[in-house]
Amino acid sequence: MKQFGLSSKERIKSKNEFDLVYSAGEILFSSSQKFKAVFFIQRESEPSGIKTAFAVSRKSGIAVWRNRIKRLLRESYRLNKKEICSEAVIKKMRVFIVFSPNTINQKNSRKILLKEVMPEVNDLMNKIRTRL
RNA sequence: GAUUCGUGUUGAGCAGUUGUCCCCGAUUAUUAUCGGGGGAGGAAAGUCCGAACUCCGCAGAACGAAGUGCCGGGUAACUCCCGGGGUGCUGAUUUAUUUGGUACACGGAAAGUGCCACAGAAAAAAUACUUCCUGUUGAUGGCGGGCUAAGCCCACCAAAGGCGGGUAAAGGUGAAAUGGCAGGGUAAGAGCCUACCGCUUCAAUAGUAAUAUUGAAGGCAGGGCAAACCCCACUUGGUGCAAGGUCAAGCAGAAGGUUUCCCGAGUAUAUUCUCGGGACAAGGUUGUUCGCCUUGAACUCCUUCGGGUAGACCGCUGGAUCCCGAAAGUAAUUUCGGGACAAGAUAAAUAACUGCUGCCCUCGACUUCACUCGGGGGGACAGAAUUCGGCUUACAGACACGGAUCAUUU
RNA sequence: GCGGGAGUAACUCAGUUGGCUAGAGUCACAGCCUUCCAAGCUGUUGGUCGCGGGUUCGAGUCCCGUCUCCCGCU
Repeated sequence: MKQFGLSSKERIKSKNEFDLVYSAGEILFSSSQKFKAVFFIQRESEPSGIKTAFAVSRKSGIAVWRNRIKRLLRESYRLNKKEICSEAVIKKMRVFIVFSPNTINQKNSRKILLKEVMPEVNDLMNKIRTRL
């Protein structure tokens, strides 16, 4: 497995898994309330690992803006996923995480940069690690 | 050279690191790794039109509904494009004229129905009303005469009003008023007559046509609204890739509905079996009806309720395709020749970051400006989802062409 | 992706076949009533009829374009 990669096997793609996360999962907010993460932990299961997805509501902006938010969220997770992945494998759990923007939308921040998104995502990942 | 408008083209480049979707190849052997190649737009947007393609329906006809609407051409087709005509607005110029720009849903109001508030005599029927002119009557008034004065009588003049006739010119209100203006004419007036302008009809000429020009005739027929109903001509069946098809996996079925009858033939026989015809019934018929089709019985048809799956593949990208050149045509466009292959995802890839160059803005330094150096900031609108042709809307900057205005030089 | 619907006062809605100054209730403000408050009564304020064009003498209404919001279809 690549150190900084994010292949299709590490992403949530089926409708069943999404239903599981949204019906049984918990919600966490970042410190500035701009982003949120919905996650669900399955203990003592094989194969272990983490699967993620990045969801943006249609109401928060136009297609170009929504695509950029998803790319920045994915980039932030991809570059920092190493520690949380290894911890999940050691504890033998399957973890599903969905990252989404919460209060942020196209009207209040038309331009957004990676250095604004990265600390927020790190904050969310650290909060999830304490729950493992 | 500057500003502004219109049309067209374009929509920063190079390098590095990390990542992702598709295809090809190799290794490995069912899980990956490595290498190579490709990976958003002029609007991909809005979904406003038109098609391809799909399934459903379909012998056909009538009715309905929707759309389009000057003429000709282009196109697979069009609420599109090109060319021409007409009307309105506007500019230039001139003796007359001629011409540029721009907008137009631009068939029909002497087939019918409806509406036209307020104001106004009247809003579509042309008549009534007022006024005007005139005949008659004449309250009353004036002047004159007669009888002695008051008063009465006679004649004449003026005249409110009444009754009858003529006329539709005038009525100033309105968005819109029954051809306009001038002259004649008349009791007053009137296309009643005449000239000019406008209108209608017919003919000739030019043009494929819309239409234009010229001539003759008619003395004028008639308001507006059809983006009100409508009439005329033309076009259109419905459905949209979440269409539709194949495979895999998976569960559980239940209730209800329906009419048969008659005639003929076949075989030894026929209420019973088979075939054909007719009647009747039920169902289907994707706008409605006629008609058409299926069935005459049920594990199989129809209706209602309930249960399961939501994975893979095809459709899927080579096409009314794009580029270059030549020819035809005023043009839209077409034909011929040569060349190219250019995303195909599905919780949805096409990216993120850094550096340099180039463009624009701003601040600072020698400092009056320019040049130069350094710091900071900006770089639009916007993201394929079956595919094409248009339309509409959004858009920083750059380039080319054309028009207008201003300044300078020759 | 495809197909439908809506937009009128701060809020909830009317507005007929195009016609006179676009109405009703709630809210707000002022006055009356009450010792005071509430309730009640009277009056007032508040509108780019989402936006831009067109047809018409005249448009909230008819037509075209556009913006925003809502709903349905596996």
